[in-house]
Amino acid sequence: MARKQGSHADITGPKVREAALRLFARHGFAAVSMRQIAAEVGVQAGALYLYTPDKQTLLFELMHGHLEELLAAWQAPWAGPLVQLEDFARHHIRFHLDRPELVFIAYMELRNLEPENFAVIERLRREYEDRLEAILKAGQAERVFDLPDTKLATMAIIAMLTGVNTWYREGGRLDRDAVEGIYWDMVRKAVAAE
Amino acid sequence: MARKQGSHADITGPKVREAALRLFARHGFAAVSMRQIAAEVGVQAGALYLYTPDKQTLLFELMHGHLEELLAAWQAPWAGPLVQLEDFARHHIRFHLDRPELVFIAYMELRNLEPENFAVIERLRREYEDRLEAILKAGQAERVFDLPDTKLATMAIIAMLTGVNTWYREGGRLDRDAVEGIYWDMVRKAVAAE
DNA sequence: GGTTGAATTGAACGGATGTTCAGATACTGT
DNA sequence: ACAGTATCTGAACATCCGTTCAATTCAACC
Repeated sequence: MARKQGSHADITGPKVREAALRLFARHGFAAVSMRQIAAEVGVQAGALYLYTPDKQTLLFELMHGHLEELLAAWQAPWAGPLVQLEDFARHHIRFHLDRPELVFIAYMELRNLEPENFAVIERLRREYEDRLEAILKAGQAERVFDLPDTKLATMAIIAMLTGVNTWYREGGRLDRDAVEGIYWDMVRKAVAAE
Repeated sequence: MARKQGSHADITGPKVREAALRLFARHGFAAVSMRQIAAEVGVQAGALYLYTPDKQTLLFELMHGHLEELLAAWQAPWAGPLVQLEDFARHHIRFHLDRPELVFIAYMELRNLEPENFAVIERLRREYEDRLEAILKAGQAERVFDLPDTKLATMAIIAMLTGVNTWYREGGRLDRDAVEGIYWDMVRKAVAAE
């Protein structure tokens, strides 16, 4: 036996990435075997190697693609720091709620990256943080914000916003817009000049 | 060969838990083998089973002990909500910075718990969240705080405070007291009645 | 309709996995 | 000095791991 009916690289390729995404998010990279991924795709383990050189690359490309998209999806609007911050906060929540599995993997599986892959991911994450800090610094300079430390505020805000993913469930008590609004309210107050 | 010189359960037992803690935190539960833990202890893999019935229990007991200690280590001072919240926030940061490995494991390895173990851990974590929410509700009732949603504020504050662990390094730009103060400042403003 | 190349199988590789256990040794109390 | 027991080894169990590759079959094009 060999090639299967209806087989196409255009179809199997994405299927492999989707299966890996789902399984890595649910059970963790180390706990998922290539055979499990293959079973999810409906193929034997050997066939996966037509679509990825190895398991590590499968993980790296998921994370890398996610961060590239995150960076491509937002740039600061031409406006004051307060409006920029609101745009950032709302966009962050929306973007992250739309891809819970990728977000989960990008946070949890860092230690399973080989050093050179880790460095690449870290650089991209740092780039994203720098964007927020730039807003905070600008607001600080204009006395729109009052922050003892912009770097800590950056980390605090990102942790707070990303935390939504840990509890938000579709169809719950609040919809996305409501959550967005409530979180933005807390961020606004936390950075406000009193 | 068999029993080793200087061997004692009182010594080896804790060593096993410490090795598991360190390795699980560094590489993840699924990526660590019993043989690696044994090597760290300086013993053969079989000997580990004198100290734990299996690998899963080793993980569960680390997490369970951590959460029990977290709950035992703090209770609300007899004071108003603002003082209670400050005490909570500062204690949270201190307690978590003191045990980065346990915190890391307790957050990252939830999905590697078997269902009944997971339920136990979830209940304890929920208990901790409820304590914070009780403070926020009291402050809301007294109009000391102004929050659109106490549940969301609870999650936001915990995520923000726990986030310190992801970036704080001993000997860095700021010491613990400074970090505590800066984070408390942001929390205070975020929940304040305007 | 036959040829060519893409897609896949299934077996195989060496090695690692969690766990068990009989046997051997070192410590403890007498 | 000896007995008894706590502690540990080392081998074994069945099973899984990531990865490679020759052989095979299907799909696409002429």
